Amino acid sequence: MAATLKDISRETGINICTVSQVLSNHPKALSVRPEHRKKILETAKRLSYSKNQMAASIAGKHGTVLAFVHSDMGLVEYSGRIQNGVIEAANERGYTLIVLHLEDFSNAELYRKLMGWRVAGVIFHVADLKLISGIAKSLDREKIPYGTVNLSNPGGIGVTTDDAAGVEEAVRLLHKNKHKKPVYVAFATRSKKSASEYKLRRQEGFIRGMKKYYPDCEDVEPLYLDPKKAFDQKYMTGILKKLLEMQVDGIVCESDVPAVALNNAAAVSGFSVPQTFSLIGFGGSMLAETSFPKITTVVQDFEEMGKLTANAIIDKIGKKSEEGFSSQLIPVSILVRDSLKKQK
Amino acid sequence: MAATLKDISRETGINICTVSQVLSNHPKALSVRPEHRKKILETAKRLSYSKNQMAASIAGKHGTVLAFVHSDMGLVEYSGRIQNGVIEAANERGYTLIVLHLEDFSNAELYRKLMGWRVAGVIFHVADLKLISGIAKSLDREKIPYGTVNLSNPGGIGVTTDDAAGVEEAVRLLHKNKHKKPVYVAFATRSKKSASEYKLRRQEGFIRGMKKYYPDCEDVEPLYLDPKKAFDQKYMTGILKKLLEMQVDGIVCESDVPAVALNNAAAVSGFSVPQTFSLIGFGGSMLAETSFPKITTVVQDFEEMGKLTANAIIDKIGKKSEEGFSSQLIPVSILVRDSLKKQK
DNA sequence: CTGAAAGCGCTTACAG
DNA sequence: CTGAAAGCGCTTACAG
Repeated sequence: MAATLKDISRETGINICTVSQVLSNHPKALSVRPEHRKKILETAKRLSYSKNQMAASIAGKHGTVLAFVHSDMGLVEYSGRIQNGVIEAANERGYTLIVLHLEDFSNAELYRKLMGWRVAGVIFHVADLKLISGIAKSLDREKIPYGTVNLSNPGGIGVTTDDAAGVEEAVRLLHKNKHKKPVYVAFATRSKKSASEYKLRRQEGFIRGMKKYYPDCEDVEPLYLDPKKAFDQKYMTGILKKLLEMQVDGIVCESDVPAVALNNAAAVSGFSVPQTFSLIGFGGSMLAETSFPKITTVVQDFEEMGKLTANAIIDKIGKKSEEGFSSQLIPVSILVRDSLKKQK
Repeated sequence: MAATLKDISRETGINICTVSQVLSNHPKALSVRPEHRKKILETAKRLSYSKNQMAASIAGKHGTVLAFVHSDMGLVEYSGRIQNGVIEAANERGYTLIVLHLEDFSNAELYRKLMGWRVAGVIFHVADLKLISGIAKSLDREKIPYGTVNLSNPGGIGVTTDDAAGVEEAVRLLHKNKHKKPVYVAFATRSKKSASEYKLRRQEGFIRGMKKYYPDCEDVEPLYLDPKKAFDQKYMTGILKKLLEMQVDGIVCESDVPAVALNNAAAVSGFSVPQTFSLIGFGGSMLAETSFPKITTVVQDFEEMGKLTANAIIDKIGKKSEEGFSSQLIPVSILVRDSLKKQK
């Protein structure tokens, strides 16, 4: 059985309160007799004492668990990297992370789970604020700080990358390298309304870039791909044909997945990237790195996103005030690789 | 503030023990007066009561937290999928998962963290048993069940996929489709000793397959790739040349990453897969799916691996006996795609 | 500088 | 069928 404060108190003959204070680095412990302090520390080590975090939370009335709630979406690679950042930050600051799948619970169950662990804060990684509006209201009521990662959260903590700037920069790159006709390729969604926020952000970036660098080009509408058919040869050959008829020579993609799909389609049809057209993806995924040719992509720092969100939430714990942090945009950078045709 | 048992007891006028029993579905609660039970349940709902798991753990002397300890390795995609399986199983059986990075802690710190939460069990996702031997000994001493996922654990819980059978089946497929000269491609490691277990398993499968289907072929040595240069064109062109000199017409790869690398190398050099040679990867990753041509790969059910491991550990919790579960091999299947040349 | 006491929210024998 | 009591391992005023 694991050693307890009581054990240490008995072994050392020092009162349990003093032991508790020393072992918790309580400010009061500063005035504990040095020989006592030493004895306590030694005994704790010898018995390999580890404080029961749950007892400490109950008695101390403040928890040290953070919850990471995520739902199935996007590439597992991205969610994994975000979570890694969150874990790192949590750990550095003495918190422990529990991980929950949004899909596994009803709203009420999730809330109960969260409260059951008396979580100090919650990091949500979901596609849409609507998915968490119910739970968010409850958390607000209980004054439990929460935030969204890779999704903005007006009035609260929401950390995203500056996707619009990334896509704008992609357009700039095409312009700088003398491309005549850029087009934006995105996955279709059922309706404009159901498009994820990041899709909107990125498309907006394209429009901004076009206004700036291609003011004469009136057609900035995205070309939409059926996400189900992105790796269907016949379908993609048709798409490619359309693109070439439009005399497109530079393609900016909403994410790396359509970029890879277009790259493959070009290979199938005997075209070559970047000779036929340049290709720029978004995300900095493995996919873009292992394609041939290697795909130029807008790199997002997912780990950093996770860290910033977790840290912002931890900063807020225990503070009454609302200010200090609102939403945050992390800069992105373009990793230029072979799929961009360079010209001067 | 969250409602407590005391609150419900006060509101209903029923003793706190009865309330506790009813709300915990204790067998004793079966004999509680129906109207009392109803009143308790209603009040709990009205106050949106959620039991404080930490208090319950302390008082009840059995924890409900499971730890998933993983270290950086392989594709994030794989770890993520394994973790998803673990979470699903944990959740189904009423456990909560905390996630820890092996790298973030010294052995002593990790142990203290685990004990601090009085974990009921631990799932390790690491490359080598050596990495956890110290901590494993401590867990054994405390009778805390643990297991490894995607790594065998002689004498304990260890769930892996049947990689050898998968590779053997790949060789069978090549044979069935009239390939003359198969070769096995793997990433080099510093030494044979430092090779991860799964590498050994897969290589063994290749040798088995060759003995069975190509008994006349004496050369079954793997061709080793420098993992750092797998996407370096010049290097890979050299590798390809070597392969073609050997008259290779079927390549089985240790994982999807070298498979994609070879696929790209072929494209660079103007060869075509599967005309020049067939290519079979391992892992069933996104990478294999989004390549052109789509790569045939041995599919592993990572979610299932995570689930089985977690369930085996949960089964063991609270039981003294050691039997019931040792190691387990999950079958794999081959997903035949375009990179395999078919002949009859 | 240190100790005795109360309390956090729960569960588990035990007595009626 | 139900209640009074003790206890889990800790922390936090409070009194000396």
